[in-house]
Amino acid sequence: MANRIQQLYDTLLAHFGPQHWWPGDTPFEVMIGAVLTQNTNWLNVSRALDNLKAQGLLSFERLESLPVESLAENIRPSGYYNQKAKRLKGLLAAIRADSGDLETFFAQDPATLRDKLLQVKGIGPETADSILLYAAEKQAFVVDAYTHRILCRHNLIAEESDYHEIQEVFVEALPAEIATYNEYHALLVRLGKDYCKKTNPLCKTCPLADF
DNA sequence: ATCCGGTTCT
DNA sequence: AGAACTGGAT
Repeated sequence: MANRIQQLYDTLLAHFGPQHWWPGDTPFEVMIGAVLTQNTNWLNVSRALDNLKAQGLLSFERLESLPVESLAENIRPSGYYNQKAKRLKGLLAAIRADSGDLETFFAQDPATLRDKLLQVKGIGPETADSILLYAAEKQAFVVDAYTHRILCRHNLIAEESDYHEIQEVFVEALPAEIATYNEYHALLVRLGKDYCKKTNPLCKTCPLADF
């Protein structure tokens, strides 16, 4: 199993090259993007982030003081904008109450940080791990729908495997390196959206055709 | 029409 | 398990 997981990584990396994740200038931007990208394609998240940037609103203080209605309007392209605006507000409030600032919040040990993130309404395991890995640069393997689908289709996991089980597969197989976790998830997303699609997957030309 | 780098509520 | 949240691209 571990060998297959490593082989999968090597094959993807050889084919696609490094993905340079996460796109974003600051940990704060990455964290906001992690919430906005829930069930939404990245292009639309970029539009939402660009709206905020264009008005200089993409900072902890500015978003905190921005009325939730204005925030919703700015992030409209990312979908679920009312819900996400509330959740972002809740996340900022939780961080402010817990630590005062983002750097202090992120300085906590990963397990504590994950628990605290999961207590915020709107942050589930995938978003928590995304924030942990890509914003706080902690060692957290991110599992998403692509990960599940790709591993299922290659008979590496059962269809009904849950988030934690799938995560364990990677944790057990891979070296404990943030850089590897970062690259691997990014590569799985790349494969998932370009080849291993939900409908009409491109199996004929898939980089994993031999795998 | 269907799909996105989900999560919460019933 | 199913519904709700939701806009934009393909």
